[in-house]
Amino acid sequence: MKNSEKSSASREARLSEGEMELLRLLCEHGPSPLSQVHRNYGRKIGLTTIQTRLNRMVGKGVVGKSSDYPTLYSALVRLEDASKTYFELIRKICDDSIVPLMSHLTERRKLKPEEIALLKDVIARQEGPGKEGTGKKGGNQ
Amino acid sequence: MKNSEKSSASREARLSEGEMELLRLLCEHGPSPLSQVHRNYGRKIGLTTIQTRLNRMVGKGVVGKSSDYPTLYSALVRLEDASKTYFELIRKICDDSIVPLMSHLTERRKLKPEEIALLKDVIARQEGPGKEGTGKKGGNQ
DNA sequence: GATAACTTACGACAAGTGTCGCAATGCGGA
DNA sequence: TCCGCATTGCGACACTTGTCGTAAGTTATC
Repeated sequence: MKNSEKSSASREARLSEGEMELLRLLCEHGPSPLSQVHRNYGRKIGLTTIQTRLNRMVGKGVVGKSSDYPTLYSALVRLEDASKTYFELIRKICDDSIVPLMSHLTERRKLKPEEIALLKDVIARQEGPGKEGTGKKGGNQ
Repeated sequence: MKNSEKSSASREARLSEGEMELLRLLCEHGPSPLSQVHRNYGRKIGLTTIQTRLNRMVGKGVVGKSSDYPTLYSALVRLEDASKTYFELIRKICDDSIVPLMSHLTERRKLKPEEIALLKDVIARQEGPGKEGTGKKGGNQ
């Protein structure tokens, strides 16, 4: 078999954009029946479209489905982990410089306190190796 | 015609990962004949594969081809602009929080001075609206 | 002018995704 | 029990992308 066993864990194959959307929904709302995922989905789209995507994700091992009657679909990987492949892609596209990306993401936008805090923490960690900011990397203040 | 006229400018359609790679090559080395793009390409790949990608990009209006004999392909959009669609994608995936992305991109990595500078500038601009750091926004490379 | 070598054009094929339609199944209420 | 609506399972179809093979075209050379 060519690549059937990749249906166990999550492998590091990148999920498509649409799949990421569904994964997010599943992560946010917890295990949900198809109808709910469909309802939670922003844009207008066919129920079977969602279903097909979800089932393909089950095949990839990133989503699980219960055996209850209104089947419950649930995320098997964290959104964060699934995002990593995209972060890597970005890293490649940016040629390892966060400048263009950061510029884009922080322009015309008010950052949340915890985002500013993270930025400061990153700087502290980068400038003073050994005496890093809060020691922890995100939730300070 | 459904969407043929998108071959004029660049539209904001996202280029594929492989196309981004070629665009980068074209941006870095300037107008180049197919053979050179092929040579500059990192991995081993068929010449016609590059050609096909390039021609598809011409169709999308992001790459131009000269009428010289060894045709010269050239980037018609800046790598930076083409990257924006990916930045937006990331923004969506991160649900508008730069935390996970930043954490991922700065972990286990020594940032370059200009990256640190940018970070500081961002903080300054965010905390003191009106008296922003260098005034410039980090002219990417 | 005939050739070999380099270039380009075309078309093919497979995999992955987005999008559904339709038929089969399951369940609660009349 | 039977019906109708909710749920599911399957398969279809179009598009995009990655990857080539092969044929046709262009040039410099003998």
